Amino acid sequence: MIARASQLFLPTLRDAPADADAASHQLLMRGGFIRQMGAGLWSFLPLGWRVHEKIEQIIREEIDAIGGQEMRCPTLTPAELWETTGRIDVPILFHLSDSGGRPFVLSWTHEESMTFLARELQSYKELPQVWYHFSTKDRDEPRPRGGLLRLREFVMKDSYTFDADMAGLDAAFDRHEKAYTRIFERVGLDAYLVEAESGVMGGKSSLGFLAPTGSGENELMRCENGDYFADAEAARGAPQPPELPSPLDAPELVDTPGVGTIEGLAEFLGIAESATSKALPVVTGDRVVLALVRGDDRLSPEKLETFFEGAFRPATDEEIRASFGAGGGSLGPVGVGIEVIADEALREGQFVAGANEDGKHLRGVQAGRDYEPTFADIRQAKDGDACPECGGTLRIQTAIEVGHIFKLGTFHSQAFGATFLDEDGREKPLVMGSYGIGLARTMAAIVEQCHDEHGIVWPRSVAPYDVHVVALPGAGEIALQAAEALSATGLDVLLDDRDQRAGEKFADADLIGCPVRITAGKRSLEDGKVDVRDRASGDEKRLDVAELGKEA
RNA sequence: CGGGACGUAGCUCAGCCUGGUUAGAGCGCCCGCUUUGGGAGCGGGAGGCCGGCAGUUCGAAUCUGCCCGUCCCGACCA
Repeated sequence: MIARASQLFLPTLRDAPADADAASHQLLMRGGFIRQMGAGLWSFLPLGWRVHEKIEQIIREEIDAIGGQEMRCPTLTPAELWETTGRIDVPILFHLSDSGGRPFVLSWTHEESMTFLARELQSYKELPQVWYHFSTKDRDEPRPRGGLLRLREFVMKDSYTFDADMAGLDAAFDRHEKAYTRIFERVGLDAYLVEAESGVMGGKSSLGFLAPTGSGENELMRCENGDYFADAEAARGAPQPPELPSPLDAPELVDTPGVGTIEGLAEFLGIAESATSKALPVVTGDRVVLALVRGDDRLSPEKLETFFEGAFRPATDEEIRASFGAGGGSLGPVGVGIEVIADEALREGQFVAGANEDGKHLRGVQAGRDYEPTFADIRQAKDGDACPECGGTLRIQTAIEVGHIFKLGTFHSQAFGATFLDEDGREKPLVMGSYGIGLARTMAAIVEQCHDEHGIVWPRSVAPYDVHVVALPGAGEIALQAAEALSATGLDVLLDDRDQRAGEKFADADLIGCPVRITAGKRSLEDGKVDVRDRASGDEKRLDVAELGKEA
């Protein structure tokens, strides 16, 4: 197939729009792949859609390979569907109504639709089932951003598995994990499987695939030795050892007038921040609890939520006064009548803590001797922490979450009464999993990872065209011959037959990023050949048109 | 939803502080000439509800208020 640039809608830009920040946003705009319609709403232009479809086809092949059955559910759904699971109240839902005033919802995911259909499964003999579709998701995101990084409307491949028991779910989950790994390999993406938070999806277990990039909303924690990967929010890193002063036999009260921060406290006492402890009073349910982390650490809200198995909020000033008899800057664990959750980093050693008396702190406070906490890992892992696997150094990197897989269990099937009769004749709820990949996001992640100062460097598997043939003045005929020879071998060819100068055509070719560029011009014409250049390496060689077929 | 910034030609921006006839530049676009292997040159031309509404004023792109939109940073997620 040959596409002529002179007739393509391919509006390349010399400058990136001023509000484009992420590399993928800039390059996809400049290369004429996408255009914006509104916040988080983007059109895919012909080249952009070709890439999107190539990604889609790779996903399709891999999900088919694990037994997936492609189907299609609507995006527009009756509101009752969401009342069944109670997810009608999810804030990112777009609500609308038809002309008769009946309430509808734009689907932001399809557990409800798929489970609704799964009510037709009746017997264990029909299990397992793997259903998937590519469908439009609409989400009233509080903050779309970064071009394709976070959209309000996007196409997702989402699959749903239905099994008779947990063992079946485990197997389905495992197959998806492997399929996803192959998908990201095939599209040329460097992505890592990490433990993730399941968020509003609920469910028992969830893993995310993080692709390290220059721009993104997630952070990948990885060991320099390559044996540990995690979402930074959930990462288990061992902190650097604290710098502690000599221990005391008993806590010692010190005046710390006007000191309200850890930084100020460490400076006032002439000690390291790691020798202090930070007390964070929170409220979960109806009880006030004191969370305690080392002074140089930050509390991980996600980990604390996991510990509580529920949400929490910071205590108000009134609640703090009532529970501690002191203000926010001088709180500590000694002698308080409430539960103390201390981070593991505080298990050994003595730390400075608030004295629960305004303007006073205690030196030499030791867990187990001066207070009895419940220990838990509630600190945020930091760059430079020690790897929990090998003790190596952990590094944090910006990343994009391109895929997410969940073990849902029976939450949705119970809500919908989606049950089956098992071998033992008993009615049981289907055991479900769900698995999603955002196509546009994957595309953005690829660009983030595959570009240089001149433009995009598409992996072969997803490039809009396999070869970009540049016809320079006087060489139109040989360029066309080259394009036809390549096309005959089954390659997709972009033929730049526009009436433009060489420099502009080369700049566009670099920007668009097809893997191979072929130039026909006066220079090559002298010996009846064309120049073949590799986009990634820049290597160039002169070949006869007749040789092109073989090279391909 | 909290914080910050921005909105003038297709794109990048100037003008606004200190209000004053016809609102500018570069790039892009159209026509002509010249040029032709890394975004050329010359000449001519088209293109603007200065985000919207209201107010102040003899007079508003410029000052004030409200609204809308977009981007960035935080609480959320493929």
